[in-house]
Amino acid sequence: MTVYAEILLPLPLNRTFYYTVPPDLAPAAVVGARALVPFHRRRLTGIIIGLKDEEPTFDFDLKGIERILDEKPFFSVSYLAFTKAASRYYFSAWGELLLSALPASFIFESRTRVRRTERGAEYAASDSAGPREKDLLLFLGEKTYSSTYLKRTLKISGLVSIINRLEKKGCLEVLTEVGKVKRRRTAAPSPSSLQMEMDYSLDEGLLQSIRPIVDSLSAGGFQPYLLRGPAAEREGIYRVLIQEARRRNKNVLFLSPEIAATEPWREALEKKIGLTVVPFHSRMTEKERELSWRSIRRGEAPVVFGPRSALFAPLDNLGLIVVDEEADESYMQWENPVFDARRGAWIRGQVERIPVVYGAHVPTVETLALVEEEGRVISFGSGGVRPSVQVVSSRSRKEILARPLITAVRRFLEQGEHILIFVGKRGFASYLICSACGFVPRCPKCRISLTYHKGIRRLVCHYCNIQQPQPDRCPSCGKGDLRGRGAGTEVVEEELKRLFPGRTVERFDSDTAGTSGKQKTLIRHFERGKIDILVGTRLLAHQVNLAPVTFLAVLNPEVMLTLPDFQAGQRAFLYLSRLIRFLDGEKKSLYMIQSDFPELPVIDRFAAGDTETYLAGEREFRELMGYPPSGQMIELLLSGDTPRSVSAASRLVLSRLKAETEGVEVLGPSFVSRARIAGLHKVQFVLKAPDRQEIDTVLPGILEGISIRKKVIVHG
DNA sequence: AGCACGCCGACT
DNA sequence: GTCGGCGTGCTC
Repeated sequence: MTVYAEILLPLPLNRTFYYTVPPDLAPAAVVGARALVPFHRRRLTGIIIGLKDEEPTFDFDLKGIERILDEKPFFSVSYLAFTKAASRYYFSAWGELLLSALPASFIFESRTRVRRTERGAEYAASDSAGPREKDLLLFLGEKTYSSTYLKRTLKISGLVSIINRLEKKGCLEVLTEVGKVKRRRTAAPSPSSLQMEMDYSLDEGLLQSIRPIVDSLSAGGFQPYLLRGPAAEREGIYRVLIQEARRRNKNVLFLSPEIAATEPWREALEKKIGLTVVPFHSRMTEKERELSWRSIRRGEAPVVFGPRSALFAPLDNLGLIVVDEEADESYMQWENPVFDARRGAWIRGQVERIPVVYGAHVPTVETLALVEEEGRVISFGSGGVRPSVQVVSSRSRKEILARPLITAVRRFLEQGEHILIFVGKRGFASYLICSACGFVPRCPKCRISLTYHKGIRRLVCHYCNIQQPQPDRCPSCGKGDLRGRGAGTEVVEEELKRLFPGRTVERFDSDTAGTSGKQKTLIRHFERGKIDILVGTRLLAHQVNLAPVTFLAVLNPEVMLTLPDFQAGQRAFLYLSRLIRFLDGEKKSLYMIQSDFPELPVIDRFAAGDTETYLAGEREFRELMGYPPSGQMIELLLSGDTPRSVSAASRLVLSRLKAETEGVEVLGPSFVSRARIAGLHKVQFVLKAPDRQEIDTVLPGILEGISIRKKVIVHG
């Protein structure tokens, strides 16, 4: 009896393929196993997701599986279900998502390799060879290269047809061989060793408040929780929860934003509760990744620890997922496959029917709303010792640094203290601001700040593409003119050097701290007191291992609000909150904010330590505009290397959107100005709908057959 | 995603 | 006349 296998392949296609299972492979062919299959003119690693006795009805003969790569299922049924649900949620191809989570060494593919023959060498020396043929043949020399490598490196147009022609003439040999896929390594980790204070003493009250989570561990079933409170208490709770899960013989997946921060945690957990904690992140070497995968697959990992990529750790028998520092933006993966590990953890928890615990001192409104609706929010801690926060106005002043700020800097320097100054450097977007009243032009429809396009001298909305000519006078007060604003680190550095001659002022930004070596040096110098004032950007804000200071200042954080993004306000508030940890809680510390708009809710409420009012305001804004969590918002990006291909695809998408988008508001297309990769043309649509259902019914059809590069960013 | 097939402009 | 550009379509 012949058996037929349904196989998922690593292709951007929302479909599967069928193969026959040769009798000798039948025992090994199980759901979840990897299979090497012939596909068109190549060979690919796929995953068996179904087996049938009946032949699927096709009017062509099926090909047979060539090899089964695993004796036991490589993926469990629940892992398959989870990745399928995640791919549906993020509109990505299941096969592509599933196989991209896998270490490259587990994937086999055939590759075409090109080699020059003797005749090819002679031909290259002769006059009859064309210039491009010569280039290719000379480049090849005696070595063999893959055709994709040649395409990337040589940049000869029509390379494929040249190869074909030379092959026919007998000048080249084209070979195919099956081998492991080599994947490009991601950037080196930014190393830092966070010395985390682990306070394991949980008081009775705290134990009582997490009782529901412990009950959920026993009862099973999906149940989301949000722990709102200081890090020290959260850590204690996690430790208890991990132990409770282990007592029930369940495994734990623990997500934490920074790779650098995970290592000390891992060590502490291993030491203090005697558990094997397996690290899992994308910056491990291929070998390490492979080892982690194998040990997790063998069930040797009771706790897996890592950043967003650890969401896809192949753990079985899961009992609990923890997402710490829930508000951290690094949970979002912006490149394909686009996903948000926070939401991914939610989906995995639903599939596995287990509790998911989010933790944050200041949560995102998205998670807060979701958990309030379907789970439980547990708040604790008084908010900890808060430094005194002082806001100084810099409105309508020409000086880069406000007087009271300079005075404070001087005072702390005289006390022998070392100072951190954070610059909300612009450079994400160009924007205009009124020099007199501080008015920032916003889109009347989307309420996000308009982006200034210098070339056309127009203000453009990044979401809906509404355009306005650059006004001569401020439309709000009629007096001032609109100009760009926002001093960068360099300007601030210069100013400080001028004001405080004899003091050491250093800059920590992508220029001076571009490599981890440079970062380490700067940090070491600061720690050793060799730097009096360190001026940094968000790059510094993300460093976790600075010894606490007694004074820090943030310059004009309102520039963050000019980002053309509905999350700009939240991001600014979270940024300000994050910096608190640089301050010494033991001593009398000062946190100073210089702003043109001290009255802005984000700044004003932060200074007052009034997170609740800020969160309420943020939710009100989201609700008013239909942004998440009050509505669904999806960004659809199309990119290609010619303007023509992009505009053709964009027209097609637009006509489809117009034809069948009941209940979905469509904004755009607008051009993506900050196309990071040079020479790439990008267009963006924004889709808004009250809930996912509308979008789910419409979007797959719209994306069908769009052959250029596309990216779907699902918010909320 | 690859990779081949197939149809129109500038050149050995 | 061919070469070689890239649109279009298919892969079990």
